[in-house]
Amino acid sequence: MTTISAEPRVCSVARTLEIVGEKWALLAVREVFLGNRRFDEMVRKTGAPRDTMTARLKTLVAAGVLERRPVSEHPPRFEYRLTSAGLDLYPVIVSLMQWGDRYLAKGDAPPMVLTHHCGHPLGAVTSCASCGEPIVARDVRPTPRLEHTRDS
Amino acid sequence: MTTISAEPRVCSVARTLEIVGEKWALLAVREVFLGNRRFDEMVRKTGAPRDTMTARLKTLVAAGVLERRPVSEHPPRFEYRLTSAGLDLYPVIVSLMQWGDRYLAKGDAPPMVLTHHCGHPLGAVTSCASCGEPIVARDVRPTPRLEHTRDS
DNA sequence: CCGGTACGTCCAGTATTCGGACTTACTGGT
DNA sequence: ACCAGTAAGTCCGAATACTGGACGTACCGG
Repeated sequence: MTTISAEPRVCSVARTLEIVGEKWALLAVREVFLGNRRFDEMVRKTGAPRDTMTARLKTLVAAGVLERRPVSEHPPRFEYRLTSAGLDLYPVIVSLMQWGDRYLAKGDAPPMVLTHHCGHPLGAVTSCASCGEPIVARDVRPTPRLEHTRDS
Repeated sequence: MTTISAEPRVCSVARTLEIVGEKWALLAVREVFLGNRRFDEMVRKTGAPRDTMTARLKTLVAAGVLERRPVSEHPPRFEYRLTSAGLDLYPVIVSLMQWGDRYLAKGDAPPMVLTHHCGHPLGAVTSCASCGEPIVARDVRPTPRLEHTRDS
């Protein structure tokens, strides 16, 4: 019996990116977080081609990140709302934004500030749920599971 | 004088995705976090086409996320290391992984467990730097800045 | 009836990605 | 000397994805 490690690595990062890693997907999600739930609004605010936005929304709905619901029958109008899975993508959006604020601010201040209900501008810290310490890459060790076993 | 809001929204999320949002980019970064700094290793472990990996590494180096450094002159060999900007992408990777573990685990346990130096498996919490509370989307309000002003 | 809005679809052109073969430069074994 | 193997890419043609713009349909308000 031989233990082999799957060669394109089996990994939750990869699986997640299959859904939200396509172009415009996370920007669509960002817009919904900002309260813009309508197709045209997302197209305008993201700059995505209408075609591509259609495709992205479809996969996001299929993946259970967004829900497409009618808001009016008679002019047929829809809105896209975050499911609970979608809401849980917030840390992803926030950490991308944080990184951009830090490293991509072109001289000036960040283009958008989020205000937390505590009254302060939002600064996000990612920390360990067990010990509460902020997470730093060097404090973490991967423990891959044995993906497959095979008789030889 | 009229205040206009930039139509494709100016946003750090968008800017960050321009760098790390292309296919395979974050998986390359993931590999480096896991300690695989060499080209062939990244190709194998991610499953990316060699061609694409070459292109990605080039943009990541150009963006200051990775640094390409020779490790041997005489068989010419290189490795890619995270810069400090690159290291700060860890929260992005971790939050993507966390989401995948939660919503994409196909019946079984997550394919890889990270162990924090406190001894526990890593569970990441994203919280507000000011008040320490875990961040929930509904507790945050966007305060867009006025991007441009224009005379009329 | 006319203009405008919302939510798409359709199309043709361009850009990216894909997988596989190939190149260059070594090392190590026999 | 010869052969196999590894590392880091490059090159190619085929497949796929993205792009911008025009178009369609359904409705509303004046």
